[in-house]
This record gives sequence, structure tokens and C-alpha cells, in this order.
Amino acid sequence: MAERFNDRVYARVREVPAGRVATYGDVAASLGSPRAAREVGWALSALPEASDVPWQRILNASARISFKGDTWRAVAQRQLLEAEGVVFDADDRVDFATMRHRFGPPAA
DNA sequence: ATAATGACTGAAT
DNA sequence: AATTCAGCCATTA
Repeated sequence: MAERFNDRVYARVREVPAGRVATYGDVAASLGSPRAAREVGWALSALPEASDVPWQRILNASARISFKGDTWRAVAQRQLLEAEGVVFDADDRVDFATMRHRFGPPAA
């Protein structure tokens, strides 16, 4: 399967330390395609539960958990993040100013 | 190769 | 402020 983009997403997400978060756009940009945020989400959707990828650290541009219909997953994500020390404010938002992960240069 | 889809994003209504 | 529209781009059918 030619899912190399997918693998790159996983590699980047894996480098996000616990207690930190990033946006789909950030991950996409770190892969060299700043507009491919949707593909990042697609990649994570195909991610098995038993994977070693901290998918829960990926939020949308609004610093909130974004999901389509699987709300149970969104709840699980929040619990996982809180267990890592991530704090959600009254609006269910994460403090990007302090916990947003900075990716290095795009890895070809 | 064309058309449709989607855990997104930003601008426009 | 909330909702809608359009753009991006990799994967699937």
C-alpha cells in the first residue's frame, strides 16, 4: 500500500511529547504540505487503537477536539490528554500558548 | 484518469 | 457569534 504520507504523519505525531499538543495543520506543515490537514485526520482515522501513535495530541485549529460523529472517541481523547497533564479551559480548549508542540523542519 | 470523500482551515455570509 | 462556502490534497472506488 502506498501509504507513505500516512506513515509520515505517524512519525511526526509520535515525536510530540506527552503533555503537548499540535494541530492538523501543524503536522501537515511539518510534512511539507501545510494544506493537507485533512489528510492528517484521515491518517489518524485509519489508526488502530493499539497503535503507539499519540493521536490524542492532535487537535484542530480552534485548539479543540474535532470529530465527526464518533463522540466517544473525542471524550476518550480528552481523558487521555488530561491524564498526560494537558489542561482544558472552560471552553474545552487547550492552552496553545504553553503546550503547543513545535515541529522541526519538514522531513522529506 | 475522473469523481467523491474527509478527525481541516480560513474567509465570507 | 454561528453557519456556510470554497480551497487543499492524499486516498479510495
